[in-house]
Amino acid sequence: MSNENKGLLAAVIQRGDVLSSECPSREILRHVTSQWGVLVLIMLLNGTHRFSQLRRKIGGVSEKMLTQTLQQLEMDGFVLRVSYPVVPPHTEYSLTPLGEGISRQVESLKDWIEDNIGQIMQGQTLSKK
Amino acid sequence: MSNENKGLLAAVIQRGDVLSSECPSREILRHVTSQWGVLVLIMLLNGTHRFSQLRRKIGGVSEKMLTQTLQQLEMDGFVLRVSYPVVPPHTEYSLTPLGEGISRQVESLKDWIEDNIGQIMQGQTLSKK
DNA sequence: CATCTATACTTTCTAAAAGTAAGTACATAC
DNA sequence: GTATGTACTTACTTTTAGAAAGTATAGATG
Repeated sequence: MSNENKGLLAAVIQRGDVLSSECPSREILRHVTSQWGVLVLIMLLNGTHRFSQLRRKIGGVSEKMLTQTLQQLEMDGFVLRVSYPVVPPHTEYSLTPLGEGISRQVESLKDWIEDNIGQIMQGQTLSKK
Repeated sequence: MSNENKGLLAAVIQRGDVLSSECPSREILRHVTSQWGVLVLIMLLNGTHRFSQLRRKIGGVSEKMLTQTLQQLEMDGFVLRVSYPVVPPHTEYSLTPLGEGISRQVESLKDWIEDNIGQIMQGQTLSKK
């Protein structure tokens, strides 16, 4: 789809349907539920962060993946990036109003898992083959 | 970690922390937010489904990925699999009580996206390089 | 004065995961 | 007897993720 048509489509679509592989909502869902996307959104609910702060707080994320995830979320309009042209570089990331909305949904999923992790682990099949 | 220790750990853990890469809740989060895991959980909220029903309703999923996703969710204790030994094969998938709980969280994230997809698309950066 | 650290990335290379297509073992319908 | 439907598995290819090193520059440390 061309970008012009994408813009027109945005104004016309009333509601998404993630079960349809062509619906743009499917792609958004994939971005926000991506391994690192979820954690970035949750972290940014605690306020503005610099790149290296996010990297330190999100255990196990590589610089490449953090960059890629932030760029994706910025393009989707969920994250705001403000860069100060100084040396050493200084860049700040925060949530847009839309980003705050979606992050609250992600947070409540996260909270449910953290609250129930004990019960979940007791029900897990303890085998890997 | 051995499976014995995993069992012991499950009884002891009070609350998870997804920001820690060693916490088991991180793995659970990855499973339920996986590309097809999200959609399977949402579909099963509408009731028991057979394998091929899920495959037809979830646009774009391959048989291999659906199998893999269902096995994962079954091992995590979110999905119940009942297989009837007939020809042609007949297998039914449904949510466990725990699976219903997590699926409701996932559903509310999905609903938020579907409700706001118009606004999201208007805010998206229309460029890919 | 040379080395080290810190910043926010990008690039290259390898490993893991996902996607595609075909195979399996029947039974029923045409 | 050919095609279709069921619930998978297996082999192969492509895409994505991860690990490690490179970049440019300033300030601190020895």
